[in-house]
Amino acid sequence: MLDDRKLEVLRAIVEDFVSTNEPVGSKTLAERHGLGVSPATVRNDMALLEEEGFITHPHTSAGRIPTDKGYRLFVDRLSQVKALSSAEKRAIQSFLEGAVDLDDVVHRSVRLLSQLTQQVAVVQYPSLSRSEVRHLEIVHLAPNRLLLVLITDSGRVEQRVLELPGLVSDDDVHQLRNVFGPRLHGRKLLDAPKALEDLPDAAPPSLRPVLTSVLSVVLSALVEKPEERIAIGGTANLTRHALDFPQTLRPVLEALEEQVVLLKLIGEVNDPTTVHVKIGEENSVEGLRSTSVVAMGYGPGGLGVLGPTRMDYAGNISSVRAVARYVGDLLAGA
Amino acid sequence: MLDDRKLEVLRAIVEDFVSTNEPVGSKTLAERHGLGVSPATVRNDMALLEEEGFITHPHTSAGRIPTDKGYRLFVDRLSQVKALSSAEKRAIQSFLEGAVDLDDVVHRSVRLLSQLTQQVAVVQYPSLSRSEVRHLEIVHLAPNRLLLVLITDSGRVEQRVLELPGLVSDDDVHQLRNVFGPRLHGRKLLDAPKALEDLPDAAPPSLRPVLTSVLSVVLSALVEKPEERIAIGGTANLTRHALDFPQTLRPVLEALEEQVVLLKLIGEVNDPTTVHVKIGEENSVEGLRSTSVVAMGYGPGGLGVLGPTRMDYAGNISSVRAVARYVGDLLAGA
DNA sequence: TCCTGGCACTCGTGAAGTCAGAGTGCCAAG
DNA sequence: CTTGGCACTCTGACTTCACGAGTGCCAGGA
Repeated sequence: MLDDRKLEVLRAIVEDFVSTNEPVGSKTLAERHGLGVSPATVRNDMALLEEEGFITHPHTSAGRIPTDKGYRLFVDRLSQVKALSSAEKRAIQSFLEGAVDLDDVVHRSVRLLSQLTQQVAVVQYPSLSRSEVRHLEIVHLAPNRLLLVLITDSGRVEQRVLELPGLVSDDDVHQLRNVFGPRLHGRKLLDAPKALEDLPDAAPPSLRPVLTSVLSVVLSALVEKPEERIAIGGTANLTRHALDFPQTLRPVLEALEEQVVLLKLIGEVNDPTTVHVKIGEENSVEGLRSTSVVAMGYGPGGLGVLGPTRMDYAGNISSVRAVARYVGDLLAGA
Repeated sequence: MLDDRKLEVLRAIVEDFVSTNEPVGSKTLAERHGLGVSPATVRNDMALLEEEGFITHPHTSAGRIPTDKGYRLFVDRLSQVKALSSAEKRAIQSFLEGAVDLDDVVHRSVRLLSQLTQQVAVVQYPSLSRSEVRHLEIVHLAPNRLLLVLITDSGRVEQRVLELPGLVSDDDVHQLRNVFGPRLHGRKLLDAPKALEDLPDAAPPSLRPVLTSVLSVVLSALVEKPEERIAIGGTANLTRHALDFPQTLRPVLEALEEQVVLLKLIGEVNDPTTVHVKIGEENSVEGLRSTSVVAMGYGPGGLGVLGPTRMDYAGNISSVRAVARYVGDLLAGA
């Protein structure tokens, strides 16, 4: 049904349309790409591709443009991922290696991605729950107030202030450190509940009340509803593609302000082995129906770019992959 | 030179233009506002106002619009600040009071401001250097590695990891806490250098090497170049006023991505007693020449809104003032 | 001295009409 | 299955035109 030439025609349409932003007609297509067939033949193929829903034309006498379904096919079967030049690789590496701490890594990644792809870049901070505990410090702020400081292997530091119902002594705090520390060290926070479940029973009775308070905070705040953070950049690039958005940028900008939405886009892609692409309508978020997302996990978090469906998928996929890998390596090595 | 009626005409022009976004002509102006004079008279006044540079017309047969200079006069002398209704005040207060921690306060403020004003809102986190130290904790992560955790009275928690050239013992760390703690507690970080300058001399000789390392980190990272943070929101509102921007939103969005630029806009307004307004060309930042900024300090930081010069200054000023006051109170009381 | 009505003039806006070009679909022939 | 030919469609750019809002100026009146 879809023989090789038809696929080739689809690829040509996508590539031309992406680079020129103009509906592509049979004639220009036939001559620009060396298809070796006449425009009339291309027209027949186009008619079939349209019947199958891979392309449309905005109006009768205009060229064809890909549909979401067409882009999907292109991404899945037609685009060959561009390898980055070694110069590019080196540039990425050296740019990221200059980072001094986690915040810096994240910000540099955002900047890098948005510059490489000319799109909006989104980078999730390493998720707490998927990171390992390197250190849990309990600071005795006041007789009834503790500060928990959690440091993970990905360099993220998180703190919570904890108000206790009763008073605790320095000695209690010291003991708390001793019971929590060894059980959490080197563990993923996801596994913390299991590691801590027998704690109240094992601890000396005098310590139990305060211990259960601390335990519940650790579990609820750090494990069950950990605060996920996200950095975003390159929104100005949206104006670059303003023509690609049906009405205005408004709904897109609004969606980008919703952390939750972004997390959904980026955070659910945990898989650090392949790049995931969501195209237009595939996107569940209202307001991002005219955008595509290219995302990948880097280990304890995810990152990606967002832009109009008319984007350079091949290029963006390879950029996202490259950055994700470097970031993953960087954080794993730190 | 500018008698009362001419000022009244200017006010009318500004108000009409702000609300309708259409150049205002002599006739509609004369009848809509009860000026009690004929359109011809208004025309004469307009001619004079134009000669003085307060208004222009885009082309010969169009009405007048205010210039930056006109807005400036309007803001300085003509706009009477709207008092917020008590319902609005209550709404602001209850919205902000629901915040659970500093991050929440800042995010809620941004959201509140952008919704109240329909503009882009910017809120600076309480500046470290202008906050008081509530607690400085030194955590012994590893033999040659310390974690400094600083907690301020405005609820901000900042941490730095510190690699030492040599090894330190638990006991050393304990002593460090004792020398730093009392000297910093209740002090503003700005004053820290003075409070700490005699420290190396006063300390026991064995502690000096590590103490000077810690000291230099405290001074450089927390005092000299403290990491200022900023939250921003409501960028989608820019599209609401897209017509007001000469070409595209691009330069504005680009400027908004530069933390440094925003800090310059918001951070330099420390004065928590009055609202500062920068109009169009007054703005030093290239790319924000077509925008106005309404900002105010709230104590240890600043906040404000940014929008097209054609904005409701009176309304925005009162919103910014109200939010700044509530935030200031909230953080001072916390 | 200042206000007012009148009047000619300017100029942008929007409607309507025209036209060329790109592109299509279909058909019959190779 | 491919190809050239041909009639058809539709957009976008361009022009023209009339309208009307708005101005500037002037001369007369308070």
